[in-house]
Amino acid sequence: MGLRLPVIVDAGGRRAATADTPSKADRIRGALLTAILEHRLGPGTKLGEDEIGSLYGVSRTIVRGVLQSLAHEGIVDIEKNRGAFVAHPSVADAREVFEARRLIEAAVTALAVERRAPAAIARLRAHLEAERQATEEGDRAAAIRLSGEFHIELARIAGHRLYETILTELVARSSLILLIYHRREPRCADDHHQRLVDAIEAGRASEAVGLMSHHLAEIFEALDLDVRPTGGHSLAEILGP
Amino acid sequence: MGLRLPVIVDAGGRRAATADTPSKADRIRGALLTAILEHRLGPGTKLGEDEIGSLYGVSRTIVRGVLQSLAHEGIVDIEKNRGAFVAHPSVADAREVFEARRLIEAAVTALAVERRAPAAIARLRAHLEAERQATEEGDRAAAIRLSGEFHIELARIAGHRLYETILTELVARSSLILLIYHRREPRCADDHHQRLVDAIEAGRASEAVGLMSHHLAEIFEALDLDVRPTGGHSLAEILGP
DNA sequence: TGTCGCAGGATCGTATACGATTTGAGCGCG
DNA sequence: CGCGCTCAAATCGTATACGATCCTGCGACA
Repeated sequence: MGLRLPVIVDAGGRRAATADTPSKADRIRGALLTAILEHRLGPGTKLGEDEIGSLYGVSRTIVRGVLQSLAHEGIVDIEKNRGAFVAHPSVADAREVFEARRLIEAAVTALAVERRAPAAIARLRAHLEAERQATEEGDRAAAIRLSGEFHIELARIAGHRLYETILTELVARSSLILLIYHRREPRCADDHHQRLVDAIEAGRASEAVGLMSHHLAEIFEALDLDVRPTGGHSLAEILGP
Repeated sequence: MGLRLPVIVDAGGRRAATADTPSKADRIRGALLTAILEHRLGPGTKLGEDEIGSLYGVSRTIVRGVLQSLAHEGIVDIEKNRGAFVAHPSVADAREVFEARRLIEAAVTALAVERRAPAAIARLRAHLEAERQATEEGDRAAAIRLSGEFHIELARIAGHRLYETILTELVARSSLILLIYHRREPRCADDHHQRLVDAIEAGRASEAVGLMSHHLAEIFEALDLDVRPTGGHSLAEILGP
């Protein structure tokens, strides 16, 4: 069972402190990340070191580093002496992630209103357009990914590096959660983003914060958090610890 | 210039998912972490892979993993082809960390009030006693470390794994910040903790949240965030990017 | 005398090698 | 026929090796 990973990848390295050449590790990391977030690799999928290494023409050393990094973000689970697997967030994880997002993104939204600038608004509107297009084309995975990037862009506008870092992780986990526990499309999600940008642009802080909170709540409510057979992976995880 | 690291260390592995034997990496990780947080290793100190490796009798492979992990938490900075250094949080970092803590710990406090139980309160009071003792003995580093652990214990009581994880990182960074930007002791910090526990035990939620917020604000206010010569390390960092 | 260039050493990045652990299949026995 | 045991293949954990990069100190030249 080959992993079917993309060879052409987008650069996923957001931590380019010195703006160096995007290292090989960053490329592989980005490839794995998007592959997972676009659901080409389902939860529980084994991520063998040798397999990935030979796929990208690097040694296990590099792959191990990438997997450890992804594990730290909660996208991958590493079991000692067994290997790495695509994470399968539990229902409790889902609750916690969305609770944290509501808390942090409310603060981010308020900051974004304060620091809004025409250029920032323009970037948001461009994002909106990309999202609309993905939705129109029925590309669900891309829509989820773009929607996530919208939230990160907001954090960037807020000018809060720490929130941005935390949210980057939470959004990635959210994407995984959305793809696993998907029940129905949250209605008018793009409309939410739209109205949010409008409120931010107009400087209506409390309205914007309320919209964000409501937006996240609605996404969470649209999840199906009941019993999950989620066919075919780690039994121990299903039976609980 | 030897690193002067402790050989006897406390187990720092909080992520014992399978409760396995605390691996060698965890031991080294814990040793480095406490050494940094107790200021035996100052900001900017070079953490050579070979040096640490030979100190603990492991190969660079292990050390690299540990350093990468610490880097992900913002305790260590890794510069490509140059090595790892104890992080030197900027003033902006300090602001962001404490802003995030105020936000998250307010939520944690509210949760802790909800889920309080006699056993939990007892653990908090035991912590209080340990803190008082460290303060009495004038062991500043230990006092800071214990004070941080108090906050993490609170997150544990709140029963929110994600908040606990995030706070563990933020508290570690806070400790480093406190040790760097220390100006004066925040007055009655232990008294703050004391009153906080009282409010939690009595179930006075809004008072507890207010105390926590005030507590963190006061710690932050006690920092000296002016110009920093911080003698003797990376000039590039001082001159900014 | 001060600055520039150039080895030499130290340190990091990556690949590879080898022992340890897990897993799954085959086989014998109840 | 099912259950447990043994052993081999696969995979991971760790150490080591080698090439690449960076820092340092010394000497030549303006």
